[in-house]
Amino acid sequence: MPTPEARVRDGAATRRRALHVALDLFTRQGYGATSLRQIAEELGITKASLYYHFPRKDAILQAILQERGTEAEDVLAWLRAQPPPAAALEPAVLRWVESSSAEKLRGIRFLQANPLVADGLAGTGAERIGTPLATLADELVALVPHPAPEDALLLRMALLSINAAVAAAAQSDVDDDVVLAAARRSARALVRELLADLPRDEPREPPGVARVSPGTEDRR
Amino acid sequence: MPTPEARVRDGAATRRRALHVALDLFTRQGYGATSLRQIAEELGITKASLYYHFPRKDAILQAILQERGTEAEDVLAWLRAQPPPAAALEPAVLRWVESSSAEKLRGIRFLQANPLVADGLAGTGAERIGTPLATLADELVALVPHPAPEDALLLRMALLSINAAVAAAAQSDVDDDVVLAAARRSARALVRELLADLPRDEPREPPGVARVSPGTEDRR
DNA sequence: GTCTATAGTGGGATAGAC
DNA sequence: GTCTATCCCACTATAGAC
Repeated sequence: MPTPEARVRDGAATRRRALHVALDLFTRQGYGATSLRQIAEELGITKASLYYHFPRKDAILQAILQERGTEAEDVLAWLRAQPPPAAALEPAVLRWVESSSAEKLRGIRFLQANPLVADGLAGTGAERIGTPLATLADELVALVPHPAPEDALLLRMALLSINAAVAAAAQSDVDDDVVLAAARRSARALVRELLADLPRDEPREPPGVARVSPGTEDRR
Repeated sequence: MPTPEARVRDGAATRRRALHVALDLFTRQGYGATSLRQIAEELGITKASLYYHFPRKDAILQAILQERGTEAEDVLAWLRAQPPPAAALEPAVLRWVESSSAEKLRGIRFLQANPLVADGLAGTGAERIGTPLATLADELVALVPHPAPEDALLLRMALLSINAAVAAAAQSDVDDDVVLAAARRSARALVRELLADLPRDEPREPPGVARVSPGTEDRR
């Protein structure tokens, strides 16, 4: 669409590059610790030029967040289309975990580096990640017979297996494939742990709990 | 020790209160986003007075970090005193997870809110948390027959179960007891998942090295 | 030990020329 | 679309009185 006499500098391209560079810096240094000057420098332009593309600093953040977050809704739709509820739990959780592409891992790493920035930004697409995931968690907990608060938490942990895997892999260069594989195994193991203690909830003593420190048993 | 004519204002107490308030604010808003003015205001003193107790802002951070981090060494010592290696894995991981008190949870929440601040601070006690844990992870991986990179990651995830539980419980007020219980169950489930796939890992093929991405084998 | 006052720096943001 | 120049503000940190 650019007219023949368009400048050598391509605005749209600069904008894209800016988003890429910014996400990178935000992930490595944190949002607050990254200045516009630094982003501009990396792009080879000036701070003021950056303002042509984004009216405010957090507009960059918004633009980054706005491009993701429909996966949870997809899994929700699938889940609601399933006839029998109980057996759907593990497939649903795995479906969510599987939906993590390499591109999504970048997003997860960013969110883990900026945990507070995420929920400080209401109405900007940030809750398009959090809220649907919470809804998904809620609907999945409903599939568990007698969900104790501890069970709900364990289920959330299963859903967040990718996040846990990314966190565990931080600062020890591991391939994304390995991270995803570990996340899958974790999700499966946690769902099964969740369902295992359900039928015969507490017969007498749990069959194989290593008693490490006496007196740290809780109620449940 | 204060002389009878000591001021009504108790310096040591102010310092303690400052550390408590600071940890709180750092956790809620992040280290960078918390100003000295804000901390001082909450204490009922001025910025300048705060400088009497701490020469620089990050001295507050150091003082906070310096009070923790021997648990991993304790578990290491216990581990090395165990005669038969293989069976010690699950007890060791649980021992580490069990060592989380309510006070430690505060620390974990802080670190999760400030993931980058932690590793940006070398020589200040920050690595007294990270390094021993890494060592513990390494020694534990050695107990696994044919540790693939994916297995090592899964083991780290087991050790970090408390962190994952805290993360999953964020912004949905859950009792610390419940968080700890979920962490324990997660740790157990992950260790068992780790050991389950081992005996009959892959009957032929390289003796048990999950070939996920060729060429990412590391040294050690 | 706490105060007031201020120096110095770096950040986000705007105006207007090219 | 990118530039130079500039404004304004909040923050860290210091000096010195009480």
